[in-house]
Amino acid sequence: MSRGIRRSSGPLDQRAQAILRAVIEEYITSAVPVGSQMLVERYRLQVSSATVRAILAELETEGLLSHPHTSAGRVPTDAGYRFYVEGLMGEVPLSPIEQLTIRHQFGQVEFASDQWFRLAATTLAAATRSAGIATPAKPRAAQIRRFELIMIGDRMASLIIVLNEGTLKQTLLTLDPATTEKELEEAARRLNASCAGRSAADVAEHLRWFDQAPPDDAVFALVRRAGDRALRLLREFDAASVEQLFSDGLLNVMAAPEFASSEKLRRVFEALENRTYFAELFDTVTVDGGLRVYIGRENRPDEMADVSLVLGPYGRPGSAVGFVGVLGPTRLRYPQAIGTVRFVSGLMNDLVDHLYT
Amino acid sequence: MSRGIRRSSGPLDQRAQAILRAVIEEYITSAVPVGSQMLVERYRLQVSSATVRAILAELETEGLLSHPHTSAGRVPTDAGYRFYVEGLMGEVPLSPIEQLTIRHQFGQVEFASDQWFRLAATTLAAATRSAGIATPAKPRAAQIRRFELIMIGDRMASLIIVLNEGTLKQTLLTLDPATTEKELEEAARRLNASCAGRSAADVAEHLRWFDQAPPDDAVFALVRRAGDRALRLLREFDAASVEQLFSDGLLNVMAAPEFASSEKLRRVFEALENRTYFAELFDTVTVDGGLRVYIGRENRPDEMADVSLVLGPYGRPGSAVGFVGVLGPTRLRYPQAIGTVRFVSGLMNDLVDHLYT
DNA sequence: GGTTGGCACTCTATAGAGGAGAGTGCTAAC
DNA sequence: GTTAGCACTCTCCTCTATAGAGTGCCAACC
Repeated sequence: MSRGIRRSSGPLDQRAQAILRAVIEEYITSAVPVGSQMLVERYRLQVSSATVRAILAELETEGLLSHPHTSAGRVPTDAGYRFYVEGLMGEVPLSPIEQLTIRHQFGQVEFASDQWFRLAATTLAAATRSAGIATPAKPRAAQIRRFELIMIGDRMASLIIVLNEGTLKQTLLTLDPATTEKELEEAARRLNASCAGRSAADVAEHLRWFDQAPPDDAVFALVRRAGDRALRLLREFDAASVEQLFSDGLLNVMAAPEFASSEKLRRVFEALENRTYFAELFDTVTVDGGLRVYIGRENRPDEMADVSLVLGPYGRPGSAVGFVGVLGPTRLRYPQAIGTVRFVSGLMNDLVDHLYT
Repeated sequence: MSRGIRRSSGPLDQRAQAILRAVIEEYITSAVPVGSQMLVERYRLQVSSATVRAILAELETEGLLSHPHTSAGRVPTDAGYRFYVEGLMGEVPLSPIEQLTIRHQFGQVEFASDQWFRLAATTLAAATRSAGIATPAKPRAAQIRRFELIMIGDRMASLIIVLNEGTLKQTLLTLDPATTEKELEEAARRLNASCAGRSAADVAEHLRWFDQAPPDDAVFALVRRAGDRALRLLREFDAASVEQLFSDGLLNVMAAPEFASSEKLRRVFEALENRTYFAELFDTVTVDGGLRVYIGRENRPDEMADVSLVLGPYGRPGSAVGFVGVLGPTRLRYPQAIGTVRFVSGLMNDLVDHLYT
């Protein structure tokens, strides 16, 4: 018995796959370990429960199902869900009605790209009854379109940096009391002359020039300070995308029976509040990469052992990229979740595209 | 027995107050109902437990304490906490070291006012080990300082509205393909000429003028569209402050034993996610109003029956006002929470002030 | 009159026992 | 390869008993 390779380690036959699928889908809806008898009855299998039990045992040795305890039914393992997601399930596209609803919601929001991602998270949460998450699009090597310096009160100016995708960054600058509006304008003109159209890195290079300028020229001093400030802002901006990770619908996740113990629940929140993992994921996002699914322990942080993540990228290759997604228990309704994320990330793509053409 | 006014409905004597205070502080730290014996031992009261029991019974008839069940110790009621907050406790100012730490953190953040409130929430959460919450300052009747129209790509412009406190709003505008940069500039000039320095409401009035303009003038059309968009944006902005309510450190609240049942926990999250109550509170905030404390059921929404709120306003009378605060179990460490909120809201005040002078 | 010790009473929390139920794994027969 | 039968295991629920904490009341005391 112990000699030779176990027969069952070969590919699963049709019937085994069908039963695996049944177990997973049953468990996804009921959250209760699935027994052989229930399968036979509910899925009208043409075999006896004993046969099903044999197959279940086989699926268990494959590592696709597990057993909370001897006398309990089967529960899918992460590997089981993985198998399901990759081969067994049929992706369920978002229903036309829901598509319309979502499009409508997006139509209502102002044409200011920095709010879209929030709406995406909210939308995903509502449509999948899980948590929705989204990041703003992180500009890869943002190009600077233009600087603006606007006087605010006597000793304060607003420095605005317009980036090429139409987003902008702003900061405040305290001024020398003597500064005139004319000087501000001149400073902006010079900044623009030497920096507009360049990437942040390039700008850093160019701003060095100003270090050699005559130190007693008020405008030069202003340009230097503004340039410095702009650089710091851009660097901060670069790091900030994941910081802004927005999530909605966590209540949906809280309601799941597997999180009835507030201890497990807490771990999920910890995972969300500690952004390092998402930052990691973020770094690997590419627009062409397509959807990605992370199931349970496939998420490296321990806190996320009980949740799954469906992430879809959006943005434009080479410029700005972000992701939207769904977070739920590993017992997630993958077909719907994947269909919904696909739709919303596509929608976000269209919106970003629209911005560039 | 039933005739006459109960003696105990008079003001509490010194000793009763001391005992009430002891019960509350004991309960705040231990989260366990407090018995007479423990009080005598722990607080070295010079009376017997029987006497204490008599006083406890009295405090209970006053409605300041309650009794989970016959053979349990006493627990403060909302009214008890209220009494404590208003008369018994000594407010604990934030320690100099913590003050320094917080000032330092605020020093590190860029001088862009739209991020301060987040930092305030994070800071409050860390300092009080509860949840910190904060809203951005809602501009009351924001005045428009200036419009900017900046070309982005071929058929897109960024419309920027600079408000008087140095914040700005931005939206995108699709353009007629034929639009030139010159026309944009001209449109901005006209908008500024007629609207700069006015409040949003005034602007609405003034924009009507453009309705009567010659319909075939491209610049006029542009001005009209931009004006329309600006108005919608300002209106949205007006409503958005509470929407942006930011909270941090919810994990601290989750850890409290009273929220071990995930059902209670859920209600807190519901309260936070449903922003209507905060919107209500927001509407009553005034800068001069000082700190406010809402204890348990004093919060009208049922979901918040088990939590307390300490809110401090910040901003400038007549222009922009927001609040920062702490949310925790009713069993909150009020002296520290109040001290910390007072400090942070003061700090925010200084920052805003700095912006205006 | 306020204070105290004593005491009966109440209620919770905990542990253990017993029984029902669900589901398995194995085996022998088909 | 499939099936019926059956012993076995483990959870979950309920019931009971017990220990312990704390109260409320009363009669005695200062």
